[in-house]
Amino acid sequence: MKKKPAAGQTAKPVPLAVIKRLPLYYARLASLAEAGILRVSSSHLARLAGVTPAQLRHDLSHFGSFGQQGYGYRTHELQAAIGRILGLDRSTRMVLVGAGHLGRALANYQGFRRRRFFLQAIFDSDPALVGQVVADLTVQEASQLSDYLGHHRIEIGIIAVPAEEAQAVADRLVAGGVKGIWNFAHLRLSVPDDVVVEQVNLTDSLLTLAFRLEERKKA
Amino acid sequence: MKKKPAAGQTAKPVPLAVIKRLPLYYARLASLAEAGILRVSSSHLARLAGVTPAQLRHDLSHFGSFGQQGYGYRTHELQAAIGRILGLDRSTRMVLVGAGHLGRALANYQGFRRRRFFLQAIFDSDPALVGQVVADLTVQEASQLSDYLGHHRIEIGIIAVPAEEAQAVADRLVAGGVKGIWNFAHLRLSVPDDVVVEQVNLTDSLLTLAFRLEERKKA
DNA sequence: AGTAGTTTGTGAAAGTCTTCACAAATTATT
DNA sequence: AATAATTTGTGAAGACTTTCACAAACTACT
Repeated sequence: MKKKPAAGQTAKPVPLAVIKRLPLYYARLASLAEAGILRVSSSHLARLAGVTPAQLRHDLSHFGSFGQQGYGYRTHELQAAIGRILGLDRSTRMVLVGAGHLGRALANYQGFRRRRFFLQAIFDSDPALVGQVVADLTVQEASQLSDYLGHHRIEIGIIAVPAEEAQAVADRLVAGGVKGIWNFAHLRLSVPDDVVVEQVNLTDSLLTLAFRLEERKKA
Repeated sequence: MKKKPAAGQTAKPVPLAVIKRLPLYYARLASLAEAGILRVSSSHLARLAGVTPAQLRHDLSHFGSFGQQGYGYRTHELQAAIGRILGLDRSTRMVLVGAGHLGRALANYQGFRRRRFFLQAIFDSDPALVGQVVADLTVQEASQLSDYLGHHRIEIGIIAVPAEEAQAVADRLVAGGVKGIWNFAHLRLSVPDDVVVEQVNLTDSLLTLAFRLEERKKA
């Protein structure tokens, strides 16, 4: 039994499929805004994002009304609204565990900072990596993770360690009060209900591509 | 009204959602096989993969019958079968375009080789990177990509360049006969119908995590 | 050899997501 | 000021995905 929330606040369960498309819309709106385009219709934006106009409008309807009949959406306004929905109007602090090739690539990616995601510290258990400077941060000994989390409030922990170590790292992140985990290790983490895990799996993605390639070849 | 294809060959359209789960099953079966476990039931494997037993059985039913009533599946047999479905029984050759942080991380990832995906060459347009050795390969000047593809048969091209250059790279890959593109650039590529694009977007993934974090906080 | 206990494969039911289609609201034009 | 042309937001229809439930087929035990 769902009801409209009282004022402004969204409280109904938004389908995950919808959420996954919001960043896409956000990115396209940013490009449009940058190009000085002030208004955009659902069909225009939908074409850029590769979805149908109806889907775009339906997706947005989960969060309220942002457009005007006969006119469309004000580019900047809609971008800001989606930004607020995604929580991009606040800063988010992150730590990275694992300074291997992938971890270093993530640390050096500049796109996060632009969206107000700030990497605060990097940890690794490999003595050869501890002490190295990666993206302006000195890699710290992994055993200091819990201590660090005790003194700093961190919202997101990034796990870029081998699968065998991942669960132990996740446990320490959770114990340290981290509520979101971005997991690049190839296993399903078990965490308490109030912790959100976003799983990224590059191998699965590549295997999916391989299958579609095979399928296409036969057809 | 659907019909079984004549012999062995699968010709019905398998839902993308099913395909995305196959690598997950494959990985779990590999672990089981490594642990010396010879038989596994749908409920056992489903628990490991985080899906329901019914879904697992339904997914497999798209490709044929692999188990035995009252017994379950032979671990190794099912793993091999899924491997064949995914095309892992053949080698796949890849080239990487973009030797930045992400590109180098991908090149150094050892998991691909184990699945018979072989990186054959790396290209970049940055003179500072050309000539460097990454994962036993010398980074080549990007302008040589077309020439290289003319002399080597490559199935998959990996795009790890900035968004502005991605479409041009994709065009050259397609012209060179590449049929699958693994795209890490933040835009939707336009390619001919017979080319498959697998899109990976780390920023979108992080923003999705951010939203779920916000949502959880309010609930 | 017979019986009890498992477990698959599958059609049908339930649930979720996407597309359709149109009233209502607004802009643009005459 | 009135009319034509847009375009949103949304309930309902349609498509797709997941779960249920059970007959059929096999294993394992007596």
